[in-house]
Amino acid sequence: MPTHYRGTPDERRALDAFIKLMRATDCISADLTRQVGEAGLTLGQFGVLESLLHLGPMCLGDLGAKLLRSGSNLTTVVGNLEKRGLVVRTPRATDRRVVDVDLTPKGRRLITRLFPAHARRIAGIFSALSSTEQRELGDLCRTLGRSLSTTTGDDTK
Amino acid sequence: MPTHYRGTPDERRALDAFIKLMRATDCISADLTRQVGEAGLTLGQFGVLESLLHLGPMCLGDLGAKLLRSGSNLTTVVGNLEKRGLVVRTPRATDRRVVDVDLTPKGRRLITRLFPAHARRIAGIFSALSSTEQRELGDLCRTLGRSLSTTTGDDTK
DNA sequence: CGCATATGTTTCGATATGAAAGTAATTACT
DNA sequence: AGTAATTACTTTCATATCGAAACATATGCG
Repeated sequence: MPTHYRGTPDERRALDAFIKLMRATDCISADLTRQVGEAGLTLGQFGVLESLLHLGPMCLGDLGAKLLRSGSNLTTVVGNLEKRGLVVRTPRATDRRVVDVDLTPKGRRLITRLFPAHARRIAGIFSALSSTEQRELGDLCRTLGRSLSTTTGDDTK
Repeated sequence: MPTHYRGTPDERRALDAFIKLMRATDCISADLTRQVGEAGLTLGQFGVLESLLHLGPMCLGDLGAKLLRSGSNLTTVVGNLEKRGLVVRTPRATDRRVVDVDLTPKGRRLITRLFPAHARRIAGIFSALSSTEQRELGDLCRTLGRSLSTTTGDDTK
């Protein structure tokens, strides 16, 4: 029973959808957190490594925009990855305010090894939906997200 | 451009839906975090107060099951709410391991005042979708979540 | 050049989160 | 009854997360 709130029908419907959305996301996050946790990574760390693998070296600001995380957060996460020798920070020569982050060979090996299982896992989770339903879900979420994306720096095609 | 990964079509489709789902959720969470933040609450704190308002006093374990949060988390969140005089802990007489949590009058006033705006906000966000689409989204998310819910203690009617 | 402003990162403080270990109370088993 | 197993919560520890403020570097403009 998603909600006990007596509001307008619009509110009740939206709250119902909202709660289901959040629950699904929580469940999926928990599942993936568990999976990447087996490799000693958090989801945030995994996200950084994956971005670097698929998009190439990036400064902290760009990573934050890509992952929708604050700069201070990225400092922490990248710091922890750096401590473990999975990424390196390199001050940019042409603008010394900027710090570029790149995978080390060790980091590249790790994320290259882990990502396929991650993709399979997500495919497995979403196999509860037909391919049409998956696309519908994506479309609905895109519409929802777009109605909110403010300063996201949404360079989506 | 959601993903640059070259996997099977199944994987690519699932990853695409996954990223959109996560982005939408992140955007909504950020928006609601901002809103409840104006009242000096985090989303987690708000969730606890809301559960207590709509479902009545509850022990920490039940709160955790309801909110899908770990016990250690609830200890922290309830502790912070208690410090601010919004909830009270009461060891249960019949089983002294259990600690019941309830709203104080102050906490009840606060959440009663805040919740309507919260509901309106969510309705506003979801108004980007038609009522049919909202129900579709809810259904798709429910299906997704159910395929994962493991130990959730899903007592949904 | 020199200062004001803009930009990128880090630091700091607070809260959140989960795992694992610890404590206390209850229940189960012999 | 007495010990073992279980249950409920708390504590500890590491990481994550954000926002605000501090810092450093760049850039613009007089």
